[in-house]
Amino acid sequence: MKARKNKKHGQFDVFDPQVFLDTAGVARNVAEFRKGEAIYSQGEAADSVMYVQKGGVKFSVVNGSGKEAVVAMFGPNDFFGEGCMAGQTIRMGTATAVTPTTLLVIEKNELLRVLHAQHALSDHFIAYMLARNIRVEEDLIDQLFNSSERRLARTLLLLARYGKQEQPDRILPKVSQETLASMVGTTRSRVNFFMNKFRKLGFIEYNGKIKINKSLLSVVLHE
Amino acid sequence: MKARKNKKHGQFDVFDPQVFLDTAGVARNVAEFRKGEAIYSQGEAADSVMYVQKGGVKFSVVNGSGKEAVVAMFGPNDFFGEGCMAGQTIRMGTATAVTPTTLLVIEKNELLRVLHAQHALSDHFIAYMLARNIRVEEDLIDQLFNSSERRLARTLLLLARYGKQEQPDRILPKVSQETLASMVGTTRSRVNFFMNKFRKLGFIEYNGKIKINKSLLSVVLHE
DNA sequence: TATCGTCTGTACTAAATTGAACACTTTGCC
DNA sequence: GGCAAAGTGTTCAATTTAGTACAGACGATA
Repeated sequence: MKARKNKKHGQFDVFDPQVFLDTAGVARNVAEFRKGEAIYSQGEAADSVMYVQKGGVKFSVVNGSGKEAVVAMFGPNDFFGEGCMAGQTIRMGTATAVTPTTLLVIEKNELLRVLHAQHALSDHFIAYMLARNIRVEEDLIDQLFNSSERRLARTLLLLARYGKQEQPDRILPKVSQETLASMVGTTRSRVNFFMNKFRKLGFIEYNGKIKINKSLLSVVLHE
Repeated sequence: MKARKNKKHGQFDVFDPQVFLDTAGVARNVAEFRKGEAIYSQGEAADSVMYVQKGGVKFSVVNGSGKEAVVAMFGPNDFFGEGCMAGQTIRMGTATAVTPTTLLVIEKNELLRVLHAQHALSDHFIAYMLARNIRVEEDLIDQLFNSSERRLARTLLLLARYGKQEQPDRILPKVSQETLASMVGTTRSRVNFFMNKFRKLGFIEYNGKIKINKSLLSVVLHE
């Protein structure tokens, strides 16, 4: 069995999917989704937790007025839908595959059981929850402090995580301005305005694919 | 030992402080703080997790421009400062006692060790992290969807948790408009404007102590 | 090729918000 | 009491944002 904690840093390991996959006794169903396909919908019964093996998922919420907000995006090695573990009986939002996606679907009760039996998995799950907490809190801080211009810049930088990872000029997955608006928490016309501004300033390029210059765009966050 | 999961709901127990306190072998330091006293400050080394026994704590972040945002408030049975468990080596914000407060200070490595030895504690910690995630995500959704007027109404309703709990008319802990502004993510002049509006409409009363009418104020959130 | 649906560029008005100023009130403290 | 600090009520111009509208570009498909 792998070490349960990282001796060097004295913290939980970064989650290693292999540890999870190799854990004996986890009844797991692999599910595949096409691009744009719904994984689950807001209001449905919630009794399973998802683990992303491949692909990308957006998690969005619709309010009473029909407005949509994208609250989070998930990629490989992320858990989502774990609210049911804390007693949520229905899904609080809708999860949609943004690219062809492979998920592990784990029954709530199954996960409860395995978390007790498998220390390594338990550690990894805790580590994941801690990391996610930090991330969501950062998103909240971003909203509290920053203008929509800055929030858009930050969203673009974070989205780069799902695109080609190599160069300083990163390519983003295909996202419409409408979707960007719902991630940033503003309107499409604002997004369009700033996208063109960023382009004029040379921070981004786009025709169909969005390409960002990481270091230039970062300037927006710190000025 | 207490059951590790709630048989009725099939979910983690709501955290029971006694289970935690009675857990053998947790080296714990009890620390007391006066109202207004700093518990830790943004940028300090982070190597312990706090558990609130009594009192109230605000967690705030200061950005480059010196603007402050209150990101979260904690009360009895809450953990905070757990970012260090996920590898954060410094505090990302400042924790301040808002009332006389008693904390359990738990060394990071100690908590790591005990989480492995004590299933019940591990469960409770996971349950807490799940619940907190939900809460922060709700705050984020609130920011994405709602106007500052609604966010103020929601903040007042949530603050009622820390005041006298009985009547439909709840009394809030003493909070300045300045602090409210940094919780809501707006300016004091806006807060003042809406506080007076709410008062004229009979949703709240205040001279020094703020008293809210829960059901009337809720209307703001749903109209 | 024609047509539909989606996405983008752009413009404009109304509304919300910021940021700063200033006088007044309350509170704690010497 | 009297002072200083903190908090509140109010105003106002400048800025940012929402919301809507419309025309053109693009892609998929019949």
